[in-house]
Amino acid sequence: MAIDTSRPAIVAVPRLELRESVTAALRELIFTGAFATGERLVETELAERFGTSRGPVRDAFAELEQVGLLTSGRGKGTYVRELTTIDVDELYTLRQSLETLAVRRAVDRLGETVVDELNGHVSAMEVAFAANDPVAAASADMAFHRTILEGADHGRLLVAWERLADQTRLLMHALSQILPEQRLGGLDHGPIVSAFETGDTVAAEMAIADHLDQARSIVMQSFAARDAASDLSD
Amino acid sequence: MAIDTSRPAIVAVPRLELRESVTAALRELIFTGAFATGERLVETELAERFGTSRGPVRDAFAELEQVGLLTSGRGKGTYVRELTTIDVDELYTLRQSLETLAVRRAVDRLGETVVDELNGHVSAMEVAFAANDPVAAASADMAFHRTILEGADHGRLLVAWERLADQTRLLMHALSQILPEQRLGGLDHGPIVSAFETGDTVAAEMAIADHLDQARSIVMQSFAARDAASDLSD
DNA sequence: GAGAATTTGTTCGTATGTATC
DNA sequence: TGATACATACGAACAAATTCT
Repeated sequence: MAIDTSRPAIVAVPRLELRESVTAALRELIFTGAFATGERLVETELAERFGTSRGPVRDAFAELEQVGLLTSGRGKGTYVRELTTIDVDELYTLRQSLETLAVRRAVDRLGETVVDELNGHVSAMEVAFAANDPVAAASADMAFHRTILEGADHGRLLVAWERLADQTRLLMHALSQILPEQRLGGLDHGPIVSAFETGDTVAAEMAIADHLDQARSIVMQSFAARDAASDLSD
Repeated sequence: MAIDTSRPAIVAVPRLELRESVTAALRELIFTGAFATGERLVETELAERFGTSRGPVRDAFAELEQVGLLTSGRGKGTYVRELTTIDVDELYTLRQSLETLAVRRAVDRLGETVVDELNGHVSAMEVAFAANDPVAAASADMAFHRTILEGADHGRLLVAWERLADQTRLLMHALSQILPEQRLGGLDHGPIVSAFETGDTVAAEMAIADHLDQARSIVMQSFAARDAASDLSD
């Protein structure tokens, strides 16, 4: 047992690679709106800001571009993605497809503890909406859906969904600036939870599909209104 | 003697980033089985092989890991992914979900020219199977499905599918070594094309779902048999 | 449209951590 | 286990390309 007990704490913590912590930091900055949509991100700037070289920043750019949070052209820089009504339609129709599959697989597998967890996220969502905290509301909302996705026990499904979840977070922030009154708060997660409680697979599939259709409709309307307004101002 | 993938139009296209051409070359080498599944890939080796520095190779590793063709651990190197029966199940169930959505959107949009294109891919597939050319058969098969996906006019759906398509190519190569007689040749694409011809959306959805279910069943059986055999030999 | 400034793409050196004998 | 070999993550400088003046 005479092994280097001088600094056990450091060894205990799993070493986080710089590229990952930079990626996580950037992701969070995007979600919280520290960067405006369409804003250009410069490697050297962020490298200095994070106290690293350009390498890890470059890696983070590449990953976040894959995820769909950033866009870049040939040597033309990297920008925070701007979402259009087409993007909104794609996001929600694809999420509908993925989450329907997730529900189908998850209903049988999940027990009461998960229903409690789902209810917890719903409560957190209501609190956040009441407090007019869109970031917290979005977090709770995504946590609700993530719980279902993780219950599906399907690695590739989860990975595919996580990319859309990240883009949804970006979307939510854009939306919070368009739609202050949070009409999304009116969306009901109840039927989904109920179907999970009774173990009714078909009802659960229909509930999640319906839920995402309503969300799509609301968000599409908001974006269409924004685009119409910006067209006028141009 | 292990060199020379530098056959393609060498300097003909100057406007391709090194990272992209390295990624494409690596992808092709994996599909054609130049690397065995589970084989370790070393940055310095491939950099020398491609005549570049380690940077672009590193970038290519990162992208192909995202795609699911490579795996890597923390400082443990990068390896060609090994597929299990669980991976096969995930691949085909998720493809079923995505391609069903694609069909739903594509049927209305696509005209006669696309039906001709689909028939062309089916013919190419039959020729390849008759010639016992699994690589060409896999190419034609994926081209068939890609045609449908592109017809869906849904960028994110296409991107998500392409990742699975790449992994399916990897799977096909592994399968060609397990199952020489190509039982997959028995799979029929006819009902899918027919439904497209008549414009029957529901029939098309059922046809593609059924098709992928059959493929999944065949491939799962093959992998289960392989695993059982390797368990005995251990 | 030419040239300067800035930013990205690429290369290579070095240190840290892993695997192996 | 201890020491060695080695691959990778990071840093820094060079080169090419784009944008702005």
